[in-house]
Amino acid sequence: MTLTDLRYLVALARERHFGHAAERCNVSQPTLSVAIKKLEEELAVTLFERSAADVKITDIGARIVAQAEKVLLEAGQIKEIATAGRDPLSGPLKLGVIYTIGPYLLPHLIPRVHAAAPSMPLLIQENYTARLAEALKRGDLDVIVVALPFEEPGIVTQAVYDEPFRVLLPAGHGWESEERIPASRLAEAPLLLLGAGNCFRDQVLEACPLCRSGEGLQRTLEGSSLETIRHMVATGAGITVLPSAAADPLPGGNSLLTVRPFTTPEPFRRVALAWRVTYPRSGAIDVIRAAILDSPLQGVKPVGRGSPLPVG
Amino acid sequence: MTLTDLRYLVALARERHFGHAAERCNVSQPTLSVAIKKLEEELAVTLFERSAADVKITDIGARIVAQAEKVLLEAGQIKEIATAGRDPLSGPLKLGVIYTIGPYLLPHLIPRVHAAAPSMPLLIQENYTARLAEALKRGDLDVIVVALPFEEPGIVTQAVYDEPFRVLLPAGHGWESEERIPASRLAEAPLLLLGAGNCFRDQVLEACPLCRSGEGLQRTLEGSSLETIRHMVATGAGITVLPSAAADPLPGGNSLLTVRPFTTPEPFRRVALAWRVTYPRSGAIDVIRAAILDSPLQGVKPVGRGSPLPVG
DNA sequence: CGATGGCGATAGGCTTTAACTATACATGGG
DNA sequence: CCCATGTATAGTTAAAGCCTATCGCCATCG
Repeated sequence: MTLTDLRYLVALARERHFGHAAERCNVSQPTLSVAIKKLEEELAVTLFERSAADVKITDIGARIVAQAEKVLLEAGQIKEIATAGRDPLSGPLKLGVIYTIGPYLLPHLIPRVHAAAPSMPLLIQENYTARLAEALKRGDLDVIVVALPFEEPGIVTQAVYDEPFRVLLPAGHGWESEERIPASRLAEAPLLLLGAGNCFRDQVLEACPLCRSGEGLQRTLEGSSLETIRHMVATGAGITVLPSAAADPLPGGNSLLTVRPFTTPEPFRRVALAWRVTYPRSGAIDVIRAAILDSPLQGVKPVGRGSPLPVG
Repeated sequence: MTLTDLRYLVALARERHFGHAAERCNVSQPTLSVAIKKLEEELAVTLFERSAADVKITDIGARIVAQAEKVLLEAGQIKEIATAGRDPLSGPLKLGVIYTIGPYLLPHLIPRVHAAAPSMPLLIQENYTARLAEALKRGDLDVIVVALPFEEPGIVTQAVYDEPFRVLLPAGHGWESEERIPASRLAEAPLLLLGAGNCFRDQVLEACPLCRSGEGLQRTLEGSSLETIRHMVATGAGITVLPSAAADPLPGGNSLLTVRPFTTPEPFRRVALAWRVTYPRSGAIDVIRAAILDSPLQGVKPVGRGSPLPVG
């Protein structure tokens, strides 16, 4: 029993004439004749009473035809679903973002994605890089926004932008007079850091080798966030380093904080999109990338696909 | 897209492993692999993300699998329906009976058929032979009970029983003294007859050539029934001829009527079943025949299939 | 009553396809 | 860097699906 057989069956039930039904199915009369006969043998029931005068459907045949119509209808739905789902911009996209990007990117990203792809709702998760990577590989996420380097088997990445780091000082801090701060001086101050698991923490420590070797005055705030640290800096608990998108918007009406760039070469992070090589909705990823680049993230510099990652 | 493809699809969605899914479908891994690939091409969507690690279903794939399961379920119903309907004794049987048999046969027939085939309800229509024949050919009826001769293209008949005719006299009628009445004498009395269309009327006239030639005193009662005529005989309006099944049960407590057989050769009618040659539920017909023969119809003689129809 | 025409069944042959085995290729892990 | 695992591809064979041609049945009509 095939779907073709069922199509022949309902055609014959409608036409009550082998020739006409065959024509409607674009096959020859013997084809339809044989198919119906085989179907009757397979089901071991007589579906039609044939006579010279006309073709009558049996009671059991009528019931089976009704069911066959249901099957064909449902089968047709498959094509419908496929057609509707063919658009990569249709259907929800599961997006992961690291904690140190989410709060600054998402408010801009979400409306832009919605404008570009109205039928692609975003299901967003913020988490550590490692957790996002797991979820991505499991299939719980489709695309993630992380900082490079990010290497995982089966995962491809695409750099989107470089984001310089800034020094955040409490107002009135001694370094306020400096136009730019050398990264090496971070070891001199009480540096407030995010907890382990945040890649941004590692990148800050990488920018300041002395801090990393434990010679600095840094203090780790487990389970905290950049926003919390910012408030702590404002109260004079220490200084910190923020990515530009988090730091640059600040001084606006906030007289308790001062932002200073680093001296060149500025430490920075390269932010990238990552997805499974096998992920089929590349169009959706393009939309995400475009929306990120369209977002007003202060201080960031777009990165072409070919740009090499300079030594951090 | 075939039902087989959908089975492969569902199996793969369950197993998330081409090899295992193929095994479950009793086919080789390449077979399933190719089938899925073709399905994806046909639908122009990616249903699964394949990687060395594992097989992940896409969102659109999951929706299509759900629909495919629905299709397979409905398709399975077809086999169920066929299996359930394979029994010829299952499902209603549309039975037609001529007016001059119905009232005497049906009260016996119905319970017997119900006992023999509880899941074969009878849908009964009483009518003239011509109307029954039409309905039978149209397919509105499946089997009819008529009197022979009955010849229609595409229709086969099977004699069931012979039923002799009786003379019905009002009590006190002069012929009461006679043991048996010769058919020729019917022309001497006011003979009450059914209207045209009733085959029984014709058969009575055939038994009495003088009546037929219009030399008798017969009176036709259009739109009437044997029961009505019987009451009229009781009131002394005339005499009539009844089939034995209608006549023989009468004298019991009815002192107003007298029944007399004819002299040999007794006029009689041969009652038969008729159905379309193409009608597939021969088992149902056998049940009807058996139930008729089991019914206590007074005076009737069962007829073997081979019995020739004697000249009426 | 035999000829005719419509219609479904059957036969024979061709093309497509669905299946198998064997093997190549890709990937993550030791 | 090679191996184990798992999927894709190639090549072959058997079956299926379809077509054309034709048969056989029945009903109608001259």
